[in-house]
Amino acid sequence: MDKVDEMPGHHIRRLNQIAVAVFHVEVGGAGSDLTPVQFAALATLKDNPGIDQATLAGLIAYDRTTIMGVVDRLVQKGLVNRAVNGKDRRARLLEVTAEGLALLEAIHPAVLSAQRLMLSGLTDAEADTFLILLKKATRGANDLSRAPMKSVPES
Amino acid sequence: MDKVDEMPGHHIRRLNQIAVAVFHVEVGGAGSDLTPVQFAALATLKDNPGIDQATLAGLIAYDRTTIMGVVDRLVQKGLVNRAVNGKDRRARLLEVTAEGLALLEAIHPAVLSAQRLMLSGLTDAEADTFLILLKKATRGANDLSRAPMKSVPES
DNA sequence: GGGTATTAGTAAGTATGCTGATGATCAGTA
DNA sequence: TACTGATCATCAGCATACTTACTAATACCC
Repeated sequence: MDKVDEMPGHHIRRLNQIAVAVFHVEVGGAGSDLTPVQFAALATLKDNPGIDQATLAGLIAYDRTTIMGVVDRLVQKGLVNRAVNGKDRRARLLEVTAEGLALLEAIHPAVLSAQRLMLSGLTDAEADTFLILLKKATRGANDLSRAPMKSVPES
Repeated sequence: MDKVDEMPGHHIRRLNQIAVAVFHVEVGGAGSDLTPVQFAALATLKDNPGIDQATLAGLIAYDRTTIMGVVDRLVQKGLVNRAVNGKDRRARLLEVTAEGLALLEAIHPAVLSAQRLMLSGLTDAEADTFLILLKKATRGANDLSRAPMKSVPES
């Protein structure tokens, strides 16, 4: 494993690079400049309306400081509303706007097509196996990153 | 595949995030602040002395503009020498310094340990399968990224 | 030989992601 | 109630990565 070409880390970075590029091409072709990160935040917010930034960060395993800029841009694009929580004035509650929902709908086919394209080097069966191992690896090493995945706290 | 949690792209990003974090912990523990990208560039340069920045970028599939900052920092740390090519005055030829070689030697165990740790959620057999599929996927989708992998041109 | 296309390096601008620090707020406790 | 600790958002700073655009130098082609 002395060569960089034999190291898992190198190919993981490479595939992520490809995934991001494919996402931009597909979603860009659908007329949107939404980034993969912005999409993940928006889609997760749609399924979990009214959570705060820290909870959102935990759900998709982003660093708390990273999510700030992402949400900033989503708010600026009019896709997300951000309001101070009356019950806990530290927190900001997030909600997808009507435009945000419409955009998610509009780019949905492009997002799915990107997921297929980024693994186009594999057969369907291989892609299935790959995804299973990928999810197991991330679950197993979850606590090794600064921003581990966290569920929504039941309140 | 409607949920973000079912999308390959999301988990690829996640695993890359974990891989980078693990690399920093392991290599940092060995007393170095070398980043994964800087390591890949340095190690590739060691195996291909005297190439220019564009060739280096092609070998590890970096964007031409990204490699610039990386090489800048390696030069600043005294790990790499950069000199104008007499035969082609556009190009800058790169070479690992003695300190660079010593550093690569010193952090070698930490780098290997990081590669194992980032896949610690998988069994050895699963990790083997995963790496095979990973390499096949990146090879198959190579041309879909802006910075595809390129071999050293024979001169 | 001269015009054109290509290539290497660089710069500016934007978007992740991280570390470390700070201020405001809340929760629990003595 | 006052103190302590934890939590949320934010900021500054650094390192990837990308796009677009520019300059300098080379290669190609008529």
